[in-house]
Amino acid sequence: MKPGDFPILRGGNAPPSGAKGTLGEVRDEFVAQWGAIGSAWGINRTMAQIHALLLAAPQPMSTDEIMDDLHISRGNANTNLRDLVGWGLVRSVVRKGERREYFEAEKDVWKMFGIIVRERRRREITPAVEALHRCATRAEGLRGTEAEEFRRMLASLEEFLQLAGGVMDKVVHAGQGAVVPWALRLLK
Amino acid sequence: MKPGDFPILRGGNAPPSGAKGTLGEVRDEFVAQWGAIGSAWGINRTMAQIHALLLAAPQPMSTDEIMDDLHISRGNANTNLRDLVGWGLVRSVVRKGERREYFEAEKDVWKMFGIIVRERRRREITPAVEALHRCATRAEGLRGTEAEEFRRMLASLEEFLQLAGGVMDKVVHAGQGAVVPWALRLLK
DNA sequence: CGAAACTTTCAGTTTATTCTGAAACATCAG
DNA sequence: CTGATGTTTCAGAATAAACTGAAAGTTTCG
Repeated sequence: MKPGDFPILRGGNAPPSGAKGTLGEVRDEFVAQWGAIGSAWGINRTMAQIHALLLAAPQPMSTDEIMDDLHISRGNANTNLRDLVGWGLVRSVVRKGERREYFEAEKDVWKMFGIIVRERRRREITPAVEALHRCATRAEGLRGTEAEEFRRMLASLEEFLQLAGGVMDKVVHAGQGAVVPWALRLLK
Repeated sequence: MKPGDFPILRGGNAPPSGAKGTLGEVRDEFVAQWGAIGSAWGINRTMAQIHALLLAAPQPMSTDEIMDDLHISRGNANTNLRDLVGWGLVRSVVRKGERREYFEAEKDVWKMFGIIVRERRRREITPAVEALHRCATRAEGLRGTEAEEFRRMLASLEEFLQLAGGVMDKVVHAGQGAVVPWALRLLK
């Protein structure tokens, strides 16, 4: 992002960052920041902004409210909402007597990061381990010092990723109660 | 990637994936796969391919060798090599009596992932914690149930990220010897 | 059925990222 | 200094990712 460009904010530019603000202003700030953070995490900015908006919203919001708040098109809002629902970070809720869909974010932080960790495991670790394993299989019969060294490298990459994947699984399945004490112990 | 395009491979297309291959072929396969994996990790493909090439290479390689192997331009090779050196994943070495620079990858897997974890911490966790903290500060004085709920959410996001960052630090600094036993204990 | 309310899709556009290739720059040997 | 060798930079081209807006699709209700 070039200097001079700013994330979209409802109602104009950000106030000086030390200042206090109204609840609405701080929410907007949060939405903008979370959008930027999302980019760094490899999540597209709009998706992260919608997520932030719903995290900060006191009640579920409709597609149109989200469109208005973020100044995005219907198609964009729809696609990203579907993706968020697909990930499990957002649920759709129906109010009785209304046809319109409303959306609310999963607000339990632990569950939320659990979902993100699971997704990352699925996208980053699993395919890597599989690819390495295929290479290792194909390298099995090769002779010579060089080949052995190469195989050793493949094996240690795979081993590391297996370990990392295992830890991620555990974090996802064990939940807050089990992992926090472990983490604190590690940090002590 | 459109159908019909394939990741660049020295000497032609990939053989059927179950087959064994010569050392050269398997190395090429590894380079192509690691490039794809890099994309999933948010690293650009060329950078990941160069890294893989150097990981798999028995000796340091020059810029020209890398260009030829991957069919990429000098500018591209140079930029990505600089970035890899900047991260610490690759070192440049000079052979005595030669002016040309050669490059070799850090081959200790533990160090390598340590570098990646540190970088991710720096890019993904630190700015997020800072942004959340700024929001929390600005929300400090706000009254009302809604505001309290919002503050609680900010606080729990921040707390979680602090914890994650701490674990990442520990993993980076403690090294293999200290972390593996902990990880295994967690998994048991 | 038919119109209203709402959602989904997608071709075309915009924006962001990555790559090329050639020129500028640096260093060394003679 | 001068030519040879090697490295860096960067404007413009190519590619990839995200977004728009309008049309098509779906559901509900009178």
